[in-house]
Amino acid sequence: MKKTSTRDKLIHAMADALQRKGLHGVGLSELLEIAGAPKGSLYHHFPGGKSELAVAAIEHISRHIDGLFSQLFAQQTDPLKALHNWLQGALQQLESSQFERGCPLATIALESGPEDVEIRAALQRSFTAVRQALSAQLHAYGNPSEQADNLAALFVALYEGGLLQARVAGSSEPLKRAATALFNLTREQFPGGVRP
Amino acid sequence: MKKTSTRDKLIHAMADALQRKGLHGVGLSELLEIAGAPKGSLYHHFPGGKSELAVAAIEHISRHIDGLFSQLFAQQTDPLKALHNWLQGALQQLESSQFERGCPLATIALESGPEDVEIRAALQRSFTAVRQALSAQLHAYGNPSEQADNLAALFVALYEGGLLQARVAGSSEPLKRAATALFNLTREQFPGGVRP
DNA sequence: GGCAAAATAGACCGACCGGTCTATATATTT
DNA sequence: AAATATATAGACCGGTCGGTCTATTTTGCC
Repeated sequence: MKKTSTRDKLIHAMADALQRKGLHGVGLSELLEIAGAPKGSLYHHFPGGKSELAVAAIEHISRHIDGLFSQLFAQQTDPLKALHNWLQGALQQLESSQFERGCPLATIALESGPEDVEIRAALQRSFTAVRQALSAQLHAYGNPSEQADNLAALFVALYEGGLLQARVAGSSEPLKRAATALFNLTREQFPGGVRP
Repeated sequence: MKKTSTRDKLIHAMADALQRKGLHGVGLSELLEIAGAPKGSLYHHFPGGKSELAVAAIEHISRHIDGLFSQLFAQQTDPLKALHNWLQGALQQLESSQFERGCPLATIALESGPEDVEIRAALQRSFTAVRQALSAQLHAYGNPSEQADNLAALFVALYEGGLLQARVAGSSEPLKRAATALFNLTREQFPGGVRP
């Protein structure tokens, strides 16, 4: 049953490391140990080394988020409720990891400099895709597209900023409070009047 | 006129580095070069080395934010407008640095692990103080304290999440959109009916 | 001036970093 | 079975990391 290729194990190890400590926080040796692979394999599958692996991990994560969204919006047509579920899931993951696993893209997003061209491009693609997916749902639900774009950016900010605060606080409270505030604001003046 | 002590130059260099690339992104040599100080001075003023300097920088930044807030709320009593000005300032700083200077605390907040006890404690203090300051202003403006706490967390999330998105996008647009969405939501149903 | 404390200066260290390279094993193809 | 890609394995390398240590200079105080 365990058909996981070495390549996938490496990507997985990198994705996990990115979520916990970011790109500069992990060494190749640690990565290889987690993946159970020798150095030769890494540079066979990713000739570009650490950063090429990081790009692959970012793209893997991005695909994962895509899948998560289509799942969430399929089982819950009201986008606000779906968004609420999304935050709930992230929060649960954060809690069950003693507040170590936040957004897998946020850390590397802040660490990366202008010289990390491909990493930044991958991040940009991923964030844009997330906002677009959210916006499309909000638009389909009746928001004018301009407003839908704005709201999408706001929800992503809530996610990123909320997780960051919760991580620092070692408590879910800040994210819960921020989410409550936003959902209270949306509740009344929204096409359809939702309450998550 | 240049009375800046070596200690302060080190703190400054670290604060700048934290804002641009985070803790793991800078080496001591780089720090020392920027500060124009030799290694001996660093370990004289900060026997705990890099991480003790990081804590000092975090506290410096925290004091700076305190000052910024009292200034903002002094020259603009409406807290929503003050908050708007705050975001404007952050955005301008980000733009004028080619999207390299975001929140000076965010990167290290995500990089730090459970082993970095003092760093995390300093971060926690700082973020809590920010939320409390915001909440106090919102409360004084007429919000029930529970709601004020929630809104404070939401605004910090907007700031952190908005700056992160803008950095990745290499454009102010995501932050502007998120802010617009939030201020539109607050505009009507708020004690006093504000429009920034 | 004389003296002690504070601060500066930088040579030096072992550990680990990311990356290269050669050798071997494992599939795949013919 | 032979030949050929593909993948695994890990020794090895120069460079840089954060940190220590000793020596020297500067400062503040009597």
